[in-house]
Amino acid sequence: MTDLAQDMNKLSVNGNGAPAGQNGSAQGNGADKPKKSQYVPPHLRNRPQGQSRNFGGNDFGGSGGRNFGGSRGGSGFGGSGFGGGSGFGGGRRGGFAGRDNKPNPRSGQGRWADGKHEPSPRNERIEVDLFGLPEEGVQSSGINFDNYDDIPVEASGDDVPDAITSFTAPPLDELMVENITMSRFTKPTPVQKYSVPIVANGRDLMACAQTGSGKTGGFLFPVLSECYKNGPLPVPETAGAFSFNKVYPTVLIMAPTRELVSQIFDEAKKFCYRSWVRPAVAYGGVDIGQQMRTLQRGCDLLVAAPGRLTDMLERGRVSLANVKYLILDEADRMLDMGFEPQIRHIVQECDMPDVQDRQTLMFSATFPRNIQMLARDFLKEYIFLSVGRVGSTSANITQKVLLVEDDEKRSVILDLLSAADNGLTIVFTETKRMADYLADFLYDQGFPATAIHGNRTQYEREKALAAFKSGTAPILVATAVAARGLDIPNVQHVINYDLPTDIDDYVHRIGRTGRAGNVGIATSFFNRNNKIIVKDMISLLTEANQEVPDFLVKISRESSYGRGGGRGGRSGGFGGRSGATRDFRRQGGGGFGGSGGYGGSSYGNDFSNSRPLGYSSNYGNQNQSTSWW
DNA sequence: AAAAAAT
Repeated sequence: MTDLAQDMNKLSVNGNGAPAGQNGSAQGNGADKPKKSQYVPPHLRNRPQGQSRNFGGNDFGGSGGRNFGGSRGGSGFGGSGFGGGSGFGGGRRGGFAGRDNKPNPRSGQGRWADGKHEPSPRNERIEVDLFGLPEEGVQSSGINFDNYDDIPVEASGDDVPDAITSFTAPPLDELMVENITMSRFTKPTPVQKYSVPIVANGRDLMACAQTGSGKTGGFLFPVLSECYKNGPLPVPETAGAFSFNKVYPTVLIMAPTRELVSQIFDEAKKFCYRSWVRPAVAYGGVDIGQQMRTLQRGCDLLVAAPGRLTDMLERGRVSLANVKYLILDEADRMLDMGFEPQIRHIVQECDMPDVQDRQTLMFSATFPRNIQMLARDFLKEYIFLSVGRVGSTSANITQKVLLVEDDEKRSVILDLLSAADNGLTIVFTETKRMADYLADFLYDQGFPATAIHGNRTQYEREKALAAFKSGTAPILVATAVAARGLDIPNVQHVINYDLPTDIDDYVHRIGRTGRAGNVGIATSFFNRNNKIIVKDMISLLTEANQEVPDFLVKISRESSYGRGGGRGGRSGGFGGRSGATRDFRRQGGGGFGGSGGYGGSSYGNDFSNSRPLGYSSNYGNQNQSTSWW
């Protein structure tokens, strides 16, 4: 509230004080709302003529001679927030593409004009920025493709389209294939093999897949590809004359953490290269005014954290009326974090097109009941895709578990760090306080460590991550904020200084290493305080062909949580350990999987194989997370 | 119990 007021205040003050010459565009607009007519977009204020990006005062005036509201529906949209009625090409965003009415090679931004896609020419400097130097030849994604052929995939639903086996046009758009090639992705991962034809056929998708399975490409490739073929929607007529500071993304991607959002945005930038699609990002912790101004320079694909997006929707700066593709990444995590009301609000109560009038893709590591409900409400006749786990079963992570009492942890970690060669190491703690403490402690002991957790400012978080990635601080002490989704190549060692209480978190954490075909080590400090996951640890280590230390077995026998048979009932699934990842729709009334291991009871609904069901006592082995707190 | 996310 106050922030909004401040922002408005700032705008009007600056607007009044702006030099008249930069103001022309808005004048013609101001008949009924004089205050707004004096508004000058902040990025045009005090900008000397001819300064960077050839966006001097004249450009905007040129495009703005016409009214903003009227001509949008027609030819005007032109891949931008404003029409091309003035012959300005891409309008405001296209403004960067130059005044000669052609995509400017310097911007790397193409446009959509006269119903056709006009990719910009290539630009070597931008390509180095986006894709790295060709000779580096490094997989930016950290995916080892050869490992992927072994990963089981299961697709179900009506009329599942045939999987693709290579990146070709068609079904992909040619520009997309070029961008994929430049990113040095050579062949599709299992998720991508299915997601490409699924999206191309206009279908919805529910995918159970982890980060590291190539799922970011799994939605970016086909969705952007379709955008390149079909172009933008015209801004709705109902938009109103003063919505010129509103953006109308075609693609909306939501993810749970700021870092993940930012990471997806970085990927999106690569694959939007040369196209009409302008990627944009929205997340908290940074100045919202600045972020909204950036949005206005182009926002066809918006990657957003739910909180900041809600904020912008409330301020009327983002409209979802043109969303053709909605993507929810790490949906289970978002729900765990309590985002469900916000997500439902965004999807169901704002101006987003109805389920039938958009395509929706949901990605989730697990498929518990709340996600099933979300899928039921957000998706239409979807294809269900279950992709086996990459990290845990992958032989390239060596998992070690040490018996370390709490007061020995500091000394043991010093030993570990001294012994290891100096690859990147992530150390996980359970609390933010411990993360800070440990980072300081290690630093004092001569180990260049930094910390990342939710109490640090966004700036500090980004700096810490950058210092870690660059090797300036090769030890990163992290809380759960970094456990999932973050894609950091070349992490050699993950240390669970504190083990998590949830085995899924463990799997995610160790999945930070062993990527890109490298071997990784995961070392975990275990003591009796971690009894809670001892059984899951044992089955996971066994399944991954890792050594199971005797003390684990011993301690597991000590504990009796009434969890008799372990988790055997989970047998059938892909990545089954971590909760259901099966298409529950295929099963008859009694649910599925239940026959195998849950003691033969029947369940009265279709959601029996999901996790947070609130089972009472006798199903405790399935739902440990609710029983003892 | 902790963490994350809008402020």
